[in-house]
Amino acid sequence: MDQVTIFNDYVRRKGLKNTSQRLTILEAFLGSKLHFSTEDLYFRLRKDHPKIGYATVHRTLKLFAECGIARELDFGDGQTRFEPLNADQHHDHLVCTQCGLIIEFIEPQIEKLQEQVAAQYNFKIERHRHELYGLCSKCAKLN
Amino acid sequence: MDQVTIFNDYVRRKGLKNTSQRLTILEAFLGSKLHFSTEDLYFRLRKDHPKIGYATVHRTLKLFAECGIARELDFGDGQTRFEPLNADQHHDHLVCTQCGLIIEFIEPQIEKLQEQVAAQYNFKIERHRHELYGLCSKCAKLN
DNA sequence: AGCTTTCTGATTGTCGTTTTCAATTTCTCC
DNA sequence: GGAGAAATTGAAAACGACAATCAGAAAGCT
Repeated sequence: MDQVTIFNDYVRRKGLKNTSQRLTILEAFLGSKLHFSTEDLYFRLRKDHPKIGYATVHRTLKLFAECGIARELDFGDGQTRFEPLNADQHHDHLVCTQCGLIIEFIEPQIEKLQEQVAAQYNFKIERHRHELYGLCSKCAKLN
Repeated sequence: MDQVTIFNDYVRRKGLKNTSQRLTILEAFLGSKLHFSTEDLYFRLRKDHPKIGYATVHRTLKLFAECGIARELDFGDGQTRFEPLNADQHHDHLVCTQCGLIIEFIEPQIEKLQEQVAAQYNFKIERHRHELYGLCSKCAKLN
């Protein structure tokens, strides 16, 4: 099931409405580079859709996160970022503290070990956050 | 080398000054339960030291983090928390999204796998964040 | 179409954090 | 022991991202 369908189902199920703004934002969102902030998307939309307000972009992105087609990311820089979420395997992030580069990584063994840790404490994992901060290869060379 | 020494060395090296406030805050910090916010510590200090301001507590905690005797924690609830950091083995956290319980866990294998992931990308890890959010055993039962 | 409900967008409010700045304290060097 | 330079303090104000507000607009059921 693709992301548009998921969103439409969610809207219907919750008794929400389909608006042109939501459609516009959804398209921009899906065609988006990863890891953008509300502000990023707002300014990008502004070119072609100057009437769409910041609050609407913000609320719509929250809606995407709610229905599961977006993930909220917090890299500790005071800005919430979003990324489109598909059914692919779960990934986490490497974040370069110098140039801001973000690399995605997949490591199923870590996921498995997490489960084991949680089981030790009878803890039921809902979600997790795993980020490695440091220098990417380029920035490491320059130092 | 203990935390007081580390702090004193840092102060000397940076040309900072030793003030009674910093000493007071350092003592309270070291004798503190884990995972407290600036506000927590500020109100605790207030009883015996009503003259110490919020800004000073805040700046001093940042200073502790800078010199390595504290770690800043962000569990995504809008409050920065701090914990004393000693030379013990590195730990990460399980966070109950219902009751707020925080459990520390140590898993050297995860740490090792992280290193391997970073190596794949020629990435130099400075620090990382790894948190598992969900329900603790108590809250899981109640649901 | 009519009517109810939701949505929009400009603005304002919120809240933790950070900065400001004048007064105070520390610490080095006579 | 001070005198002077530099750092620190604390109250208050500024900041910034996010969230709430509200009147007017739009959606969509009947």
